[in-house]
Amino acid sequence: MSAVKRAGAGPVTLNEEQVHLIAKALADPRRLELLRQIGSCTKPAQCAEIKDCHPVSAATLSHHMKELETAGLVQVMREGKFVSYLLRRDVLHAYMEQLAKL
Amino acid sequence: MSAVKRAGAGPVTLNEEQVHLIAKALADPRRLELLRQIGSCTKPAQCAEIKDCHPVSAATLSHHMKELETAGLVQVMREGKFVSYLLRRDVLHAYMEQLAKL
DNA sequence: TCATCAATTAGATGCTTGTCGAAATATCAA
DNA sequence: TTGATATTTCGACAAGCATCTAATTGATGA
Repeated sequence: MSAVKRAGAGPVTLNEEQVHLIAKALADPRRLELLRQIGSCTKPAQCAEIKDCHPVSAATLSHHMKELETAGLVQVMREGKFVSYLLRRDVLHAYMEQLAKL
Repeated sequence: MSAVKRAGAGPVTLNEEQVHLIAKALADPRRLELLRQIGSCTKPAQCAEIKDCHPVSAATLSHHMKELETAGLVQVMREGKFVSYLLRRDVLHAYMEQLAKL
């Protein structure tokens, strides 16, 4: 599950731990690429589709997606045996606001 | 030295490597704290002064400051045996713009 | 010059993490 | 039910990193 409350439930506020999780998630180049790909779709990005674009094993991809989900940066949508992801721009913007406070 | 061109030389543009260095620099809680402290001063923050606020050895502090400098997030000012730091908000904002593109 | 103080570097240690293959789980279709 | 496919979990390994102490460099003042 995500460290941030669900989407569509008002303005997002991040505590220290969430800020840390997000910063860590963004610090890996592969995950940043994954976020870019997910963010480039208006539709949810399908897992298998994502997998085809990145030279990593399914296990590694699953690990990264879990990190992104835990950080709250993606919303996970499960349909049967398929999984899709949606970028949570509200969380991303909440993180940017934290940086802007510096 | 910094991975980003010097301050005051026009708008900052970040390449992939710089984005990665900044993200990594922000991913450590101690460094985020350091940035907060440095950013809270309008005057350059003195190294010894910073050191008094954080329970780490001088060696560890030096290591972190080097990471921040390499990422381009702080400008280093040396005067004799003393060192001071200044937050580079232009670089920070350039990073936020990268995130906003997602 | 010499002693002192600020900061950096070197080297070591333990923890975290990105990665994989293999095994497990879950869903769907025949 | 059986087999195939999608995703996750497990266990292991190597690389990276935060931290320390000790040694070093560099500047200042007596």
